[in-house]
Amino acid sequence: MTFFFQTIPVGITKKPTVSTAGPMITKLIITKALNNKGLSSPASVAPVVTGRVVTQSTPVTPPRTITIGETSTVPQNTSGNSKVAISPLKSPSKPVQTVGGVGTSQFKTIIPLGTPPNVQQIQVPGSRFHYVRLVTATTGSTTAQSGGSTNTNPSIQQAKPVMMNAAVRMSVPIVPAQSIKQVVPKPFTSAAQVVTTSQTPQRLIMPATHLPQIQPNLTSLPPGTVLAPAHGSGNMGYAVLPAPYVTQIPQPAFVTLTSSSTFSTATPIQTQARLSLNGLSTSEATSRPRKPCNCTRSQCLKLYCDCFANGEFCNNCNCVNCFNNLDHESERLKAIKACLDRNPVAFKPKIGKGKQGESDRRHSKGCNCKKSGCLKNYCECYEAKIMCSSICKCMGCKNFEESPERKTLMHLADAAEVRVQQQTAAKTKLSSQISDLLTRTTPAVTSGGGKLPYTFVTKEVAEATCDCLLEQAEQAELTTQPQAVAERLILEEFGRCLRRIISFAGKAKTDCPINC
DNA sequence: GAGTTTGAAACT
DNA sequence: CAGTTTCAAACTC
Repeated sequence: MTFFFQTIPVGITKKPTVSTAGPMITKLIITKALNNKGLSSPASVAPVVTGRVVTQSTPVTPPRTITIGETSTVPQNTSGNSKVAISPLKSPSKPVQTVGGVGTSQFKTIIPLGTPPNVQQIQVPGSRFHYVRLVTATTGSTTAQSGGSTNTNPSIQQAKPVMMNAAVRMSVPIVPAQSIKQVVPKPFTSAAQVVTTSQTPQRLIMPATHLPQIQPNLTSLPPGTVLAPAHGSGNMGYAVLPAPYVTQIPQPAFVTLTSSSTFSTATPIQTQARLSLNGLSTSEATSRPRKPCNCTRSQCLKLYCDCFANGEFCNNCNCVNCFNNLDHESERLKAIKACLDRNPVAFKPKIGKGKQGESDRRHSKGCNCKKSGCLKNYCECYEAKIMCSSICKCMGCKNFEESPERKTLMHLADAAEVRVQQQTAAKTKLSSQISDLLTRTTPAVTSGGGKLPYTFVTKEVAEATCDCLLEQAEQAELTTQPQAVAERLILEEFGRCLRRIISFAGKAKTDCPINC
């Protein structure tokens, strides 16, 4: 199994030497039982790039750094101390890794590792994606191996599980290219600094090197694309994480991997990344950052499907007969190819940077709305919270800077947002006050006989309740409700407050079964 | 929740 | 490339 991770510092960094307008993307490829099926076409060995490997004692503690140099040593067994080393990139003993379907020198092996987990960087000139490959433990269930692989890379094929055991997790921090460059550039010497901890979790910070050339086929490669899988290679393809998700990852963020294909993550974004990695969620309870799709007829293999269009595998969706998963890899590949045939930039983000003098963000194609006035979410511009631009072909557009309708909508949206925040704050405050009383007034409660709820109506609770009522009154005023309606809303809110107080009082009674 | 509207994607 | 159909999300009731 090969996984790609990527980091995309969209909007964070501009690289003047990059010929493509897109941001730098770093991807991590994790490969089980590496063979050459996915890497069949010729390519050149890339020049050495520096890297950094980080270990950590827990997934959430700040990373400790291992500096990888060209002559780093590679411990054969890291299970005890979690040492990680990356072998010299120019190592003559390392065979060239290539990627099928791409021309010579389009993919370059940067960091072939002699011992597991093999970590390799693959540069895709011109691509915004920056690939790093991790070769995980060979398993007996790997179809590529059992099927008599034609692997010509014995040194990598011999990879043994070291980090990817059940107790070991490897987290890959996803860091903006620029951030990495700030850390990495110092010259790496032969004295690779290896920092170990008593625990095994390890993290890799992948160097994000500049990709100066353009390779059109790969720049249009959709996130989630499986790169050049060989026939019958089973799960040996490359799953590429969708860029949009990684861009949302707060820094630093980590994608945690385990050999058992169970992934523990710390953020919803990471959850999505994890799901995209193997398509096999082990935690249904985890939240997903994107709405689940509801496709019924497209098999989630057309751009109608948001998941597919965003380069993601469907997971926890409500779709019917979904083919957008690793179980239907070949169909998915065909669908991706079909989409790219129709539109080579079909998987590129629709919202990009506009021309000079225009808004920073604009729809790459422009919308084509006719009836919505571009003020409903039907409109892709409006949905993206950007104004329509000169390339839009919409009719009756009201989604422009000076549009009064747009201003009204925005004002209402802002007001609604403020109201929600205020209400939330008021309710939180009320709950907090009541909860506080639960602990402070227990003796009084226990001695108060049947007057329990009244014990809770302290000055603080009364003030919090008034806050709620005032908020309700303001809301009614903002929405220009008639007085009768406003009164009713306020009374209803008062009722809700009372119920909460009584509820907490009842809870206190329950929690205090001896005297209450 | 069912039905309608909408506009992008797909198709011809 | 334009017109039509399909599709799924947004929206309304």
